[in-house]
Amino acid sequence: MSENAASEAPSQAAAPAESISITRDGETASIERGTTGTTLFAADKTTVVMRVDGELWDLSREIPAGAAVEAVDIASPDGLNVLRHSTAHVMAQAVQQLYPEAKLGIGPYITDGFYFDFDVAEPFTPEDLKKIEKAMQKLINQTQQFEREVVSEDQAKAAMADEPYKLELLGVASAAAGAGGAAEAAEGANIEVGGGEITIYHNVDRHGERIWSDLCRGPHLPNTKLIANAYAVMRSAAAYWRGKESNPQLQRLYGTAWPTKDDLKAYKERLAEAERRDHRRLGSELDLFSFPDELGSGLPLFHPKGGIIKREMEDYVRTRHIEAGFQYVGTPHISKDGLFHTSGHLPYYADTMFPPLHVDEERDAEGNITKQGQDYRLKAMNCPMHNLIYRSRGRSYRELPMRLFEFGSVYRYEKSGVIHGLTRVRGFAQDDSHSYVTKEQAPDEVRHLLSFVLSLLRDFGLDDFYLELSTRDEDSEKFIGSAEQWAEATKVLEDVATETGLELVADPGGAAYYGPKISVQARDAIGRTWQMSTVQYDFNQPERFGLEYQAADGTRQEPVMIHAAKFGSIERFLGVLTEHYAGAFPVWLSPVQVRAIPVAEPFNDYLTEVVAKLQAAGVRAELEDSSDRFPKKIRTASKDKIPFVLIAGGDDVDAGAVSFRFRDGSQDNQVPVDAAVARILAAIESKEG
RNA sequence: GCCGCCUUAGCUCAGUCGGUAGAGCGAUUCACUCGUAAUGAAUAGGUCGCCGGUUCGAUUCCGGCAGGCGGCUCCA
Repeated sequence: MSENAASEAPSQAAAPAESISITRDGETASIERGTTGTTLFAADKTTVVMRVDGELWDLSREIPAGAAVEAVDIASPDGLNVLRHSTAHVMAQAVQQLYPEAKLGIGPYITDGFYFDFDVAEPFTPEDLKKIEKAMQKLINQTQQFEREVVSEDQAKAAMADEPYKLELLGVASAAAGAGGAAEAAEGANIEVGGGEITIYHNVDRHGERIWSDLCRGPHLPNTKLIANAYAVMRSAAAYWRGKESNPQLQRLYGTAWPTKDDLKAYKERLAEAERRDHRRLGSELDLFSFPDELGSGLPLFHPKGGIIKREMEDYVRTRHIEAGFQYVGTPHISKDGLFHTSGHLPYYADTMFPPLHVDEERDAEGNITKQGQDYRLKAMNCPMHNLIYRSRGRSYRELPMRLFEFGSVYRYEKSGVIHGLTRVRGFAQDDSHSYVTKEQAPDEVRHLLSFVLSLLRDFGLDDFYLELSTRDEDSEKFIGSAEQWAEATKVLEDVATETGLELVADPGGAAYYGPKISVQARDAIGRTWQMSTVQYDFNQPERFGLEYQAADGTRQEPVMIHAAKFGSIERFLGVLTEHYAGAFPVWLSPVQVRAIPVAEPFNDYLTEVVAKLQAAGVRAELEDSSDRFPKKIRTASKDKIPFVLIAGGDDVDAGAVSFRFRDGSQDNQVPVDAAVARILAAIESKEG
């Protein structure tokens, strides 16, 4: 046997063979002491690591007596993570080979890939990425082994003497361990150092020489051959060291790796599909909206077609709210800034509100102020104004729950680098409501709101959800109110969220300053998740505004307010729907629902009558009477993603009928006109397809 | 806000190693056009994002700004 075999099982001494008992895939088995995973799973070429008593181990490690062992396949979630983590190591090795001065940051796996951070003098160029990818292939072709070494802290520090960031992580890890390992001291640090023992992984070439090493928790693939050539270096970007804005920026390389070339191809196709669905692209292709420079960053303009979709959404949402007991209100876009002090927003969010407009100041000829001006702010949230409506007169317990709702236009001064199409803008309409309730009514109201938002989302074709519960961070000063108040509010939300039976994910520290939050995350047609609705329990603003109601016993009590945004923002939701439907909106939302195409010009008049009939029934129908030839018109309608194309030629006219062509290319010919109209109306009414 | 890249016709993009520009689609016009994804021809359309600098000359090189893209940070 070669020296490689020895390095795979370094502790295998020349002791007499002794049998030990283990559990393999749930069944008891007997193996020789000293057996490694490499031997045990030798038959299965796609096993990359093993799970030993629930932990992932390198195959080269010896299996201890009594252990429960399972093979981890490269295509399983854990297996993919290991593959990607190991590919990250190979990439880092390639980078240091090409740029010896590059210092290593962290290099974890992420969804669908991995990244590795480097401190380099010059940012990577696209050419560099290609070079790195090539260099990786050479390393992979060497079939390098990943060799695990357990080291002491001092050994680790010595080995990483030239890697300042690794040394910092070692320092952080030992500090955290010293402090009882309480909080996660450094984001991503645990993938390098982990809890307990410190390990270094060496990449060993076929001559048994260690050619590259990195501080790493592992585990890793047995060798680089498993990376095959189903990997890619995708892009580079800057990232703050350990995720802190005050830290230096490192250059991050993103990559991906898959078990097979076909998987890599499928992944790239998925990215291409996401690009085709990009609402920014579809928005201009379908003439829905635009973002002219002259307007300002993050301020969308809705064109007539986008306007139709937006209005349909708003009309429907407004109707549903009124049916669900909400009262539609209206509030202005700006306010004296004192209001946002009262609400408590300004101290927290001044940075993300537009700067004040100073108005009403008067000066005399010498420039002395003769009348003090006032500061106004564009509103970034609607709740303070709804509070003023509540407070406009005395309220009785009989009025509660009082539900105020509006499409409130809000403006947020988002940092320039975060603005993104319709999903992150500076001006948008929130479908925002505030329910004022007694404390006792709060659980029912949250229940009401949650089922309401879920049913609304389903009406728009989203039906795959999970919930997130955002709570306060006890160590942060940001959250106001007593621990008891937070606990009570959080419990209400948590109980109701649990009742829905939906998956509930914790988001500690993610709450607003005034109270905890449930958010609804929706998965779209290609599996991406979007944060949509939020329901927030607020015991702070009622107090700050001095809100009260007179209870049955005559006493004055403070209500609780519950904030609820259904889509978050109409603009954003329109963006999400555009991507979800890839621009092929359901008929009820489609800007053009029917396009009538004559087989040739003589049938224009016949179709004009059909179109008039549809329009009279409220259908958005149009006649395609341009001078294009028939097949071109079909093609154009198809590219415009029109749900119903109605075609008429001689056969149809003779039968008093029209022929349908649907978005999927299928047809239904010679349908009598009245039946066709009824069919279209039914499709619109159903809100499907 | 930070880092990198980008900005040429309505859209997608060529191009000029510094001598003021081109294609396809779209638009317009004319002709053609009777059955399910591209009929043909012609025409119009650009201070090459904006402001400065270097230069005899800048769309091209340099700087600043604006906008966009990919990330990071942030996201009431």
